[in-house]
Amino acid sequence: MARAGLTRARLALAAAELADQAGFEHVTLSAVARHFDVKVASIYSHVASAHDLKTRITLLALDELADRLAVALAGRAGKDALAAFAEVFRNYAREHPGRYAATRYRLDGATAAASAGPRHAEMSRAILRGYDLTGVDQTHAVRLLGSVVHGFVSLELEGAFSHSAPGSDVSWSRSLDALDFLLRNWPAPATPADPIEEP
Amino acid sequence: MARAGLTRARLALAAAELADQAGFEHVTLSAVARHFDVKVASIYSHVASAHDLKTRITLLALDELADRLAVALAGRAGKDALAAFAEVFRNYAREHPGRYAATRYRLDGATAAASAGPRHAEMSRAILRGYDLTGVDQTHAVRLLGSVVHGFVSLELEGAFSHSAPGSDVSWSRSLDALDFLLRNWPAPATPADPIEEP
DNA sequence: AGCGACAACCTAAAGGCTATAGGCAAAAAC
DNA sequence: GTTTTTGCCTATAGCCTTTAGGTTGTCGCT
Repeated sequence: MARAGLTRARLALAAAELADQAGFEHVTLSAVARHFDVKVASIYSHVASAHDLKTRITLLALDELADRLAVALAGRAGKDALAAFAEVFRNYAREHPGRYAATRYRLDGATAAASAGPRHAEMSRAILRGYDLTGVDQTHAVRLLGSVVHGFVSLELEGAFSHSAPGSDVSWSRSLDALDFLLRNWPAPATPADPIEEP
Repeated sequence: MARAGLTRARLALAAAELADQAGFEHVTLSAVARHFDVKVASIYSHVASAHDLKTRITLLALDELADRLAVALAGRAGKDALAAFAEVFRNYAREHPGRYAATRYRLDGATAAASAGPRHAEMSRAILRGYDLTGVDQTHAVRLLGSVVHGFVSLELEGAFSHSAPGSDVSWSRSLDALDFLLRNWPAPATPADPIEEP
């Protein structure tokens, strides 16, 4: 009987494709086994569990995204970089909704640390080099940036914006304009914390 | 044999509690049946399917959230209203992570229309009455507002902000400051679309 | 070429989840 | 007090995960 030639990597890739087509939550060892015309038990020689397989999709997705981000950010700064960064996220989510969803799959600490997650963080921060933000303000801005991009992309993917005019494309570009404006004019705290600073 | 006294509503509530404790993705007819010390098949007299039960959690959560929002927004305007709105989301997500996750469960059109979703939309828009935004800019702003709040809250819930200083509380309040500033100074489009307007 | 040994894939089986069909008895209706 | 309703049950079947243990390609070694 001919062998299917399974591999950790091939399994992860097939699972990622399945995720994109059927949704991340429908990724199943059984489905992957069917795809390779192999019995389910065989999968366990290459992957520890269903959770493991999903984790591999996540790592794959984070990696691909980081690669795209790196390419898009090369040689760009300021709003250009901001827009490129955001566009990569949005396009990735549209092209690969399942993988994008996988991106939200919970990793344990060690796995997360070894993932492309830190590269993402670095690149987010790199974008802000084009703006005049220092110290903790940079961190706040990174977090806000992440929130806007992730929030918009996932709401859009859920169809939250598709039941009213105008099309979400316009809102997207206006949101990026707004974000750029904000980063160029980062406001001081409105409620200046408790007046007592650490002595 | 005494009866358990199952009800659509009691089931939904128990399921919501289960979601908060175990995570929305672990809500299962079996688990709910165990909770009521009843056989799984019995559940089907009250609920059409697992999907149906999850949908009911979603509707419950949307309703609760809308109620809280209504209370919080009463008598507030401007940044006050903005902060109250956002705070309700964040607190709800922290108190009820499972229900908050349910909020992202996909509803079919009819169900969504009959849900508290439209109330949410109304209230988001109401917040912007305190700012000087008109026409489509209002829509863009509503979408951005939703993106920021949802994005921040879900990233925070995933622990995305818990691996670096400072605490996310600070970033949250700075993000709201930023959002308020943005709504008070809503920028014009940076790339003024194609100069040709529809004649 | 032949022989091991490893790796790749298999069968079998158990346990959990969803779902449907049909039965019995408690509660409600009269 | 009988009838009807309906709440919950048993039984069954299908799909998914996971583990244990068997078989057979395939490669390296001699």
